[in-house]
Formats: sequence, C-alpha cells, structure tokens
Amino acid sequence: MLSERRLEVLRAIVQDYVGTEEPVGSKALTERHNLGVSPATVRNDMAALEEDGFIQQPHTSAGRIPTDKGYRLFVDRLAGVKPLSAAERRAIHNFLGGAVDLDDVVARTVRLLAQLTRQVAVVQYPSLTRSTVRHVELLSLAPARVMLVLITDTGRVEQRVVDCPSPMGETVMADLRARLNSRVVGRRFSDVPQLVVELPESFEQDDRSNVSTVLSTLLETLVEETEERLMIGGTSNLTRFGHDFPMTIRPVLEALEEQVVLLRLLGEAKDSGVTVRIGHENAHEGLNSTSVVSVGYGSGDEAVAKLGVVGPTRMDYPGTMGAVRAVARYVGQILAES
Amino acid sequence: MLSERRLEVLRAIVQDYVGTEEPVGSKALTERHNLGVSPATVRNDMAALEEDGFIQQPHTSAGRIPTDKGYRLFVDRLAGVKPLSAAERRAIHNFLGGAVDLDDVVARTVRLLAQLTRQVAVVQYPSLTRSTVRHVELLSLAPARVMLVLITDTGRVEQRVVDCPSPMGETVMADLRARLNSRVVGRRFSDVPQLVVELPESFEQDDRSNVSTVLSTLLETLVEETEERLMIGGTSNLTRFGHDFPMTIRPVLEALEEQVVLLRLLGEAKDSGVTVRIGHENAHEGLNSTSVVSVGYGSGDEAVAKLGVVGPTRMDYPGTMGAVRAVARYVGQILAES
DNA sequence: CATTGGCACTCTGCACAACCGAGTGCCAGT
DNA sequence: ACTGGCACTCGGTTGTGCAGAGTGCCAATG
Repeated sequence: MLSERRLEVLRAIVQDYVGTEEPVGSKALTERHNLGVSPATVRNDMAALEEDGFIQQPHTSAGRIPTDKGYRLFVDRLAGVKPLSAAERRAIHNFLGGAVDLDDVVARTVRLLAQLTRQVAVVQYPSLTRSTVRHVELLSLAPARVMLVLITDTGRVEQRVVDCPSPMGETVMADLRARLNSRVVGRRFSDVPQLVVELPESFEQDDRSNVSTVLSTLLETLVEETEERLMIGGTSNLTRFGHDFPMTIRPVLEALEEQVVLLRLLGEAKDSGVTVRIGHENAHEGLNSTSVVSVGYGSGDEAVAKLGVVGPTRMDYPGTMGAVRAVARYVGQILAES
Repeated sequence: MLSERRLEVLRAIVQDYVGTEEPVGSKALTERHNLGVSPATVRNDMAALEEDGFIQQPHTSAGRIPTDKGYRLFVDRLAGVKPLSAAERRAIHNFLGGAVDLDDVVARTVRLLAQLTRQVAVVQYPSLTRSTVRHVELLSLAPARVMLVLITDTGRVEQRVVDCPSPMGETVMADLRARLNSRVVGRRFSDVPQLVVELPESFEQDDRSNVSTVLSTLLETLVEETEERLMIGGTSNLTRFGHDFPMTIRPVLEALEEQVVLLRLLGEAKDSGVTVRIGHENAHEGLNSTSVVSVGYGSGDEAVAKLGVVGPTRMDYPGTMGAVRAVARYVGQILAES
C-alpha cells in the first residue's frame, strides 16, 4: 500500500517536526532531505499519507504534522533504537554506582533518566509480589506491643507496629521469629500466606491469639504494600512542551500526581523490551497528548518493576528508547550486586 | 506615618487583588469596601502608599498591585490567621487518621495540604538528628555479611549492609546487639557517637575489627541520613499561577526539584509559629515571585521537622496560614500516638 | 488641613483591516 | 509517474482607531 518512498517521506516529516516543532511543508522537506524528487511529488505523497491518517494539517494551507498513527508507524517500522554514546554509558555507571540504599538507587535513577531524556521520569520501586523475603524481625516495644520488620531481597524494608491482645513473652517472640524465618526466608511474597497458615497451632493455647495477630499484620502488610510505590522527577521539563502549553500541561501534571494512573500506565508495559504508548493509546485523558516510553527492569532475568519517561508525542523516540533501555539495564545490575 | 485609613486601604487592595488577580483602582475600591471616603481621597492615599513602596503600578494609568513589602505589612499587621471550619477540621482528622506508617503519614499530609490550600505542598520527614533511637537490629546475611537496621521513635527505618573483614559469630553478634541497644535506645542520634566509642574494647581481640566496622557503618548512616528527605505534591496547582506563567512556572518547578533548595527554605522557618517568606525574601531566585508559608511540627513540644506550602505571592495568606498551622498540629498528634 | 468633584491625560486592550508568505490542490505537460 | 505552474486559502503580523479604566493635579469646600 505504502510505497517505500512514502515511508521515507513520513520518516522525514517526523524527524523534521521533532526537531523544529513546526508543521513541515513539501518544499522544506525536499530541501533538507535529498529525496531526489520535486516538492510536487512530495505533495502527492503527503496527500496520500493524510488520506491514510498518518499525518494531518493543523490548518488548511499549513504544513503537516504526524498523527498518533503516524508516530506509531514511525516507531514500529522506521526507527531503530539509538544506542547511547560511550560517554553517556560511563556517566550512567558513575552516577548510579554511588547509591547507598534502595531509596537512593531509585532517586538517582529518576534524576538520571530525567536528565538524559530531558523529559519526565517515572521509576517504580521493586515490587513486593515478585520479590522474596530476606528476613522477618520482631522487636518488643512494650509488653503487648511488637514491631514487625520485613526485609526484601531488593533491600526494601517495611515495618508495622502490632498491638497484641495480651503481653507476649520474650521466649514466645524468639520462637515465633525463628519459626517464621525458617519458613519464609527466600520465598516469594505470594507464597507466604500458605506457608504460615498452620503456624499458630504449634504454639501454646495462651499464645495463639498473639501469634495470630502478628501473622495477620504480616499478611496485611504484604497486601497493602503490594500497592506499588514510585518516584517521579524532571517535571520542569514539561515546560518545554510547546507554546500553547497552559492548556496542555495542566492535565499532565494532574495525571502525574495520581500514583494510581502512573502505575496503571507502567503496568501496561510489556515485561521485556521497550514499550511505547503514543498519545491516545494512553487510557488516561490527561495524557492524550503525551507518549510514554517504559521498560521493565530487575536484578535477574525477570522484571521486578518498571521505569519510563513521559513526554510530548513529539519526542525523539529512538534516543528516548535507547536511554530508557540502557538505564534499566544498569539499574538491574546495581540491584543484582547489592 | 501611615494613618489608620491608609492601612485600611492597603488591606483592601491586597484583598481585592488576591481575589480578582487584577490591578485595583480607586473607584472599584470605594465601591467594594465602604471606606466612607471618595475615590479621590483614596487616590491620594494610594499615591502615599506607592511613595512608601507598599504598592506599585504595573503600567502608568493602571490600577495598583501590592509589592512584596506591601504583602509583608499585610501579613504582619493587617491579617489574622483564619481558623479552619469545623468541616475542614473533621476532614483533616479523617484523612490523616487512616495512615498506616510514616511514609503514609507524610504522603497523606502532602495531599491534604495541597488540596486544602490549592497550592504546592512540601513536607519534610521527621529529622533524624532530633529523633531518638528506638532499636538497632543486626541480622546475619552471610558469614561475613551483616545487615544493620536502625529504627527511630518517629517510625523511620534505615538499613545498611555491612561487609565485615572476617566471619562474625552468632554469639558475638548477639552480644553486640544487646550492648548496642542497652546503650543507645532512647538516646538522641547526636549523642550516639560518644556512647559507642569505647564499645569495641569490651570485645575479644579477634572480633574488634568486625565490631568497629559495624559501628562505623552505623555512624555513617547517622551522618548520611541526617540529610533530610521530603515529599512534595500539588504541583498542578502551579498552573493557577497566572496567564503569563510559562515564564514564571519554569524556575519554580526547577526549584521544587532541588531538594537542597527546599530544605534550606524550610530550614529558615522559625521553630514555632507560622513563618511567611514573601517574594524576594526567598534567597532562591526561582522563587522570587512566590511566597513560602511554613511551620514546624513534632510529636511533642519540640519540632522534629517542618512543612509548608509554596504559592504565588498573591495568595490568601490568612487562609493558607490557618491551613498550614492546623495540618501541622494534627500531624503532630498522629505522630505522638504511634 | 483633609476631603472632594472635576478635568485633562495616558495607557492598555480590542476590534478591524490590510498585507505577506508559506503551503496547498489541481491540472496540463513531459 | 513525475514535474512545473498557478490560483487559492489562511494564519500571523502590522497599523489604526476607539473605548474604558485609571491617574494626577487643581481649585473649591467644610
């Protein structure tokens, strides 16, 4: 359907538009890219591309700009993923290398990604559902008050204060701690409920209610904290959106504040490989004029969380995809080391 | 110098300007507020106020708008702090009451404050320097690898992995854990270094290097994490800044991303009572057209951290100050309970 | 002396018109 | 299938005129 040259024209339009932010006309196109044909020919091709919905005129007798569908074709068939320069790779490595704990890794990743792509960066904390338990700790705060601390293999720590029905002896607590750890350490979060279900039975009658209380708090924590957390940064890059941006920037900022929206957005990404969602492909209305480039990352082969950037549909897709992919890889390495 | 009526005129100007966002003229003033004098008189007063630098004309023959100095006078002498309505108080209580852990408290506070004031909210995590140690935990990850977990009275948890020079026995670890806790629990972070300095000497020669390593990591953590963390929200409220805001919003967004800047900003606030910094009173350039309203909060009498909002200098000061103060009080209560 | 009404003056903002230029669609010619 | 030419459209810019809001100053008044 689409001749080779027409695709070439589309690619040229996308590239020019991304660069100049202005509708691109037939004459300018032939001048910048030597396509070997005249403007008139290009006009015909453009008419055809518009017919098919890949490009569009903002106003009669202005240049053309790509539609979401046009960007989609560009991303799928016309653009590669631009690898980073050696200098950039070194910068990533240095910057991420200095992190001291998980929070720090995530914070640095956000900054890095925002800087590299000059767009808004979103990084999800490693998910609890896919991580495993490194350790469970119980601490006595008061006779009937216990603090429960949960440590994951990704370095995440969650704690809860548990109010027990009756005072809990040190020995019982030590006992519970030992048994709990022997059962769940190294296991996935999702497996924990089955593993602890008959644990109370092995305790004295008097202690069972306390044990059950602690365990149910543990399970609650698992469920509650399966709600993922994330961190965003680089919002000031939104100001580069365009001249008309008061109207545009508002809903985007609002969407970015809704963690739920962002999590859904990242969740839609494939587990492996870079995912690009363009304009109206995003379910959320506020993001209809933005694209989301996301990818999974993890310490091993499996993705434990996602990260990505949000930017105008008119973005440098190859560059952005390259940066996102590279950062995800390095973060994976860092996590694997710790 | 300034007659009672002139102050009244200034107050009227500020109130009108905050409401309408438009320069206010003498005629409109006499209509909205019944000052009992004619426009001409008000004009004379305005001329005097301008002479003294409290108000200013954006262009010749336009109305007047308050200067930073004018707002300052307004805040110091003309405006009270507007208490919240009963409904608002209830809303705060309900919303903050559901928090499960410290992160959640902070997150909810940010949302609440942003919603209440319709401005950008900034909440600092309770500072480590002023908190006390609730518990120190040591876990063995591998023979020569120890995880150090530090829990504060405000519910904050920090953890570090320590690589020891040689394998560390369980008994040594238990010993260290016990002695460490007996010394530092309930003490302030700033006191910890002196309290543990001669701890290694009480161990066997062979274990001292391990013990020292663990301790030095502990001290490092204290120092590193004294860098405060904070959370911000409500950035989409920036879009209500004004019509001219591309120019204005950019540097503000940038400033908000610099944690250092924000921390300094909050740090400048007095420990007790609501602090207001108006326009150029803010050291950071990007915030020269914003005002910062901040206040300390804490579980007891003493402030352990600060919170506040950032908004245009043209803001509803009484309302904002009321909201900020009320939220800080409730957060203090919540922290005290947990 | 403070207050007031009057008046001339100064701007801004807006509407309207004219014009320029970039870009298009179409058509006839190669 | 491509190209050159041509008439047409329309957004953006510039210029002019006008209305409205607001001011500063002055002379009059209690």
